Amino acid sequence: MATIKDVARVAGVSLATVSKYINGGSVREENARAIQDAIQELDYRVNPFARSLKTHHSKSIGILLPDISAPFFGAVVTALDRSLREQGYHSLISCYNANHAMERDNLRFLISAGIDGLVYVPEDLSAEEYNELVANLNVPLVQVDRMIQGLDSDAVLADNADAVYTATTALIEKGHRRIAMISGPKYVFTAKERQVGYLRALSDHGILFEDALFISDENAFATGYSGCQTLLDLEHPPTAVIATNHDITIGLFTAARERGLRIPDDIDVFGFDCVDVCTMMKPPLPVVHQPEQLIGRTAAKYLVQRLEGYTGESRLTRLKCRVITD
Amino acid sequence: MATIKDVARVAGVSLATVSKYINGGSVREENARAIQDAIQELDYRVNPFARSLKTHHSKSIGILLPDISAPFFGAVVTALDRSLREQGYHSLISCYNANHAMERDNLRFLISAGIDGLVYVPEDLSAEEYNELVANLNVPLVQVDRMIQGLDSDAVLADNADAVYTATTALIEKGHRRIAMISGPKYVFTAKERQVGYLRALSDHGILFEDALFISDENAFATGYSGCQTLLDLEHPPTAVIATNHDITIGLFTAARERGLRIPDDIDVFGFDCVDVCTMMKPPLPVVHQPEQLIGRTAAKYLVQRLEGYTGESRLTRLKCRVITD
DNA sequence: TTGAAAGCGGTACCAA
DNA sequence: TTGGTACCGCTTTCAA
Repeated sequence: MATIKDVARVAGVSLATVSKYINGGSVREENARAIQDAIQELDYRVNPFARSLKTHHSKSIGILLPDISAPFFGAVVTALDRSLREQGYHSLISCYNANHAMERDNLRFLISAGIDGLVYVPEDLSAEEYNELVANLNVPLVQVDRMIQGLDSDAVLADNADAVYTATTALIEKGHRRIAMISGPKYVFTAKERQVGYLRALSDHGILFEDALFISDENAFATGYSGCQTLLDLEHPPTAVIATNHDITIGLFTAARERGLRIPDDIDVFGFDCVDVCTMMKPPLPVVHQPEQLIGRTAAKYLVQRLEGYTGESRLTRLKCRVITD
Repeated sequence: MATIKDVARVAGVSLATVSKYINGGSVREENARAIQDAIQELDYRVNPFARSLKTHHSKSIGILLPDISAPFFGAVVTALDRSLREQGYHSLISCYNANHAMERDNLRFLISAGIDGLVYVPEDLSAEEYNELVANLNVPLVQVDRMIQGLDSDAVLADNADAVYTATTALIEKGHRRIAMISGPKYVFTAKERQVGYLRALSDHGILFEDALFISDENAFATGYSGCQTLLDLEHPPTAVIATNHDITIGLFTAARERGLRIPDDIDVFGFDCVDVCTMMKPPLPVVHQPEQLIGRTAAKYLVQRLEGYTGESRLTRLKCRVITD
C-alpha cells in the first residue's frame, strides 16, 4: 500500500502539503494537480487507523440492537444509517439476537472497536452494568425504542402506550368487549408499555381485564400462531385480538385463516408493524405503524449533535405512532 | 484515556513488558499482577487504532449484503458472525437495500474502513468495477448466495437450480400440470438459477413452459400478493405455484386465502425460506429450506483460512437445500 | 502556501 | 524475562 509519503515523493511536495490537500486545505493549483495525479497513479488510500490514531475519532457509530431481521428494526436502522452517512458518519451494526450474553459481549466489542458514538436498543442490561462497561469513555449514547431504567441519555421512543390505547379503544368502539392481546416478553420495555395502554383502555371503558386474554411470549411468528389457537380454544374466545409485533401479527393471521375464520368478520385483528401486509388486504386491516424513519432520523440527529459538542440535558423524545383504523 | 505508558508507569515496569502481557507473552508472575492491577485502576483499554496501525490488521470482516431484514440473510449473517467471532474476528455489517448506488458506496466504505476480509452478496457490480474498487488491496473475498460473473474468489452458494427442480418435480408427481412460479428480479443471480431449475423440470416432464405462469418482480410481499391475484385471474389459472423467496411466499399465501382458496386443496403452493411458517401450518406446506447456518459457517471458514495465509485455488461450494415435501 | 518535525498509542526487534 | 527504541501512517503546529 502506498502511503502519504509516497504520494508526497511522487508529487514532489512535502508530506504536510499532501495531508492538507486530502483534508480540503488550500493548496496551489499546480500542486493540487500533481498530488491528485500521484494519488491516482499510486492508488493511494488514507490509512484509517493512522488517521484515527491521530484525530481521536473514527467517524463510526455503533448500532447495537436485538435483531435486525425484524422489519421495524430494519427500517429504523436503514433511516439511521442514511442520516448518519449524510453527516459523514458510518455505522457499525451489531445484533445480539435477543441473547443476553451476546448483548454484553457485543457492547464490549463495539466499545473496543473505537466507535465515536452509540445507538442502543437495550434489553437486559442494567444502568450499572452499562456504566461499568463504558465508563470514562465519553462515548455519547442514544437509546432507541427502549430504555434502561436509570440510565441517563438521549432517548427516542415510540408512544407505545398511547398507540395501543388508541387501537384498543377503536376496537371497543366497534363494539368489542372481549379483546385479547398477544404480546412480546414481559420483561421487554415496549411490551410492558403496550400492555399498559391495553389495560388502561379496557379500564377506561369499564371492561374487566381477563387474564386468559393476555398472552405474552417471544416476539415471533410462533407466538402469534399458537397464541391465536389458544385464544380460539377458550370457552369464551375473544372477538378481537391485538398483536404487538410484526411476526406475531403474521402468525395470528395464519392461524385464524387456517381455522377458516374470516378477518375481520369472524375475528377482528389489530396488527402491528406490518403496514404493507395489513393495508394490502381486502378489506384492509387496522394496524399500528411506528414512525421508523423518524425514529432513526431523530436518533441520528441527537447523536451527531452530541458528537459535535452539544452538552445540554438528556432529551427524551416520544414519537407518535400512526394508528391506521380505516 | 489511559495509555499503555500510564500502565507501565503505575505498574513500575517497562512499556514493552506491558505490551507483552497484554498480548499473552510470558511475564513474571509478580509483574503480571502489578500490570493487571494498574490496568484495573486506570481502566485502561488498548487503542484499536494504534494497534491496527502497527499490526496492519483490524480483525474486522466486512459483510456487504442487499438486505438483512430478509430472514434468509438474517440467518446467514447470524451464523457468519458467530463463526467469525469464535475465531477472533468481528463483523461490520453493511446493507445496500438492493440499491445499486449504495452497493458501490458501501463497498467503498467497507474498504476504507480497514476491514481484513470481505463477505459479499453481490447484485449489480461487475467484476471490473469490483477489481477497480478493491484493487491492490489484498482483501480476501468470499461471495455468498450469488456470484459476480468473472470474479474469481471463494464462493458459497445454494444449489438453487437443483432445489427448485426437485420442488417442481414433486408438484408434477402430485399430478400438477399447470405450475406457476413467482420469482425475484430477473437480473438477480439466484432468481435466474431458480428459473433454470423450474424450466428444466417442466421440460424433463414434457410440460410446455407458459409465459403467463412465470412472474418476476421484486423480492417482496407485494410481488407474491399481486402475483397470485394475476395468476388466479388467468383464464386457465395454475393449480400450483412455486414461490422463490420468503416474502413472496407470505404474499402468495395471503392473497390465496383472501380469495377463500384453501391451500393445498384449491391451490397447491411450494414455499421458500419460511420453514417456520410452512411447517407450522395444517397441513404443513412443502417448502425449500436453504442451509443458512451452513452457508454462513462455510463462508467464515473460507475467509479465515485465507486470512491465515491459505492461497490455494478459489473454491466454489454448492450447498444442498432441504426440500421439504412431507 | 509550504515543509520540518513532533507525536498519536501501540508492537516487536534486539540487546541486556 | 525485561526494557530501549524504531516505526506504523497520518495530522497539525509553527516557522519560513
